Amino acid sequence: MNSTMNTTKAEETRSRILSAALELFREHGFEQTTMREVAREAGVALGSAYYYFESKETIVMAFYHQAQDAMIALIEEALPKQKSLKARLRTILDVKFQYFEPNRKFLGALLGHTADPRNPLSPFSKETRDIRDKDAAQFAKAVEGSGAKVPDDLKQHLPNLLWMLQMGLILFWMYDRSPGQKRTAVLVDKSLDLVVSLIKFSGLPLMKPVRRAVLDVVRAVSGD
Amino acid sequence: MNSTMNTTKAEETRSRILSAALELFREHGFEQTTMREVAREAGVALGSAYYYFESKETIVMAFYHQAQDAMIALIEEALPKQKSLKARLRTILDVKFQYFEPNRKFLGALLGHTADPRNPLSPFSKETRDIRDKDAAQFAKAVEGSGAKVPDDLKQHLPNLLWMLQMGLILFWMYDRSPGQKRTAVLVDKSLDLVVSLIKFSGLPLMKPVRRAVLDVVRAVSGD
DNA sequence: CTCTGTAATTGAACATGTTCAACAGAGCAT
DNA sequence: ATGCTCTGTTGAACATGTTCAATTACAGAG
Repeated sequence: MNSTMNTTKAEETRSRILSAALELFREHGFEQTTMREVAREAGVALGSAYYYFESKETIVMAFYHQAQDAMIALIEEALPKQKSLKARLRTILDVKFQYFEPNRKFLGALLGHTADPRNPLSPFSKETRDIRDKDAAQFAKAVEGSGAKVPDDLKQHLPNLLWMLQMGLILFWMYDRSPGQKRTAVLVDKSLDLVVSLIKFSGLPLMKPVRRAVLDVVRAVSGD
Repeated sequence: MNSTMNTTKAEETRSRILSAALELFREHGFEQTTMREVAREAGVALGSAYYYFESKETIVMAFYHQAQDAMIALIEEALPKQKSLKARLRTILDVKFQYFEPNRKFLGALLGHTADPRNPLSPFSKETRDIRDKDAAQFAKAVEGSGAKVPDDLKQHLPNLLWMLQMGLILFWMYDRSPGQKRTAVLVDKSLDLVVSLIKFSGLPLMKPVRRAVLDVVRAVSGD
């Protein structure tokens, strides 16, 4: 055990497989990349890849965890610089889009299964619950630190609603073929305007019945 | 060519393969069913299944077309009996849930790929555009025939918005594990209340800025 | 140093969606 | 009848995610 070597041989092998896989995923996409290629590129036998990663999807999962840690750090650094709710929310989204940009091609593999909560890669699966919760917490923080006045009953659900909006926007971005994903940029801007507008109006007394109807739906979705 | 036989031999073979596949899909689900089983059950060789259907997914597509024709007929029959917007919308949803009920198990295959518009089975793919448009038309009809007063600018987008809501509800129903899908029933009810409520309030002069913000988002999504 | 058990590693084997070259049969022209 | 073409049919072969029994490497016990 060399004291300068803080990674065991096994960890080094695992990391080599992960790197090879992510590089191939980025280059050729998830579906196009075969586990045999990954193994070959990593300089190991096919079986070794499966010794370290339960499945091809598990590798994507490892990337996702890695990515979230990195993005949370970036967000925590950038968030305090912004004061308004809109700017703070945009900060979070900007970090994500920027981080995901080089991975667009293979991130589709993750997002393609979005709708099936049984698929481990789905943002709604139990396997991704941890990621989901940490993500929503970022939005809670973004709202906290802004001057926005949010009605109490709404406040409880707002982070999850914003997380949902984020998923929609990322999905849109993913398949946005316009140059530089210009359409996504427009949509993000309009969406944030809408969010701010809705929050502002949600406090109006006249809006009571609508607020109630919205919250009824939210509660029905999240299970009473 | 016997005149009493309005199906050629080929059509009969194709139909036998489709029936066998759908039965197996219903019984064991989409993923669990192998093309070899389908071929065996239909009494043909593996290759024949691929002669008639480009892929396993194509078979699901055939089912979807069949299903839509049947459901449109059911809706056209039931719709005139209802007057209020809520009741008319619920009629459409009820028909769908009832029709899909025996197919819950394998419909997941369709819905699991919902989010990927490149997947032919996605409700957002170009392959399903026809189905999507016909579906939205049903919602347009449901709104038309009700007494609901819809602002002009909103009216244009309402069918698509309702179609979207429907997709969300079907998705929820799909993975709703509560007995008798009770949670979905509650969600449908609350959602329809919300829709009616939103339409009512959308006409208020005070709501002008919100309406504008919503429509901006809708336009950004559908591409200006 | 030798032995022994655990961790790593290997590649053959398997399951299954898909492809394809070959073959069969039916209708039709010569 | 013979040959030709088009449709339909076949099953072997292929690609690839995954499994697994066998093998090797190695760290620690004696």
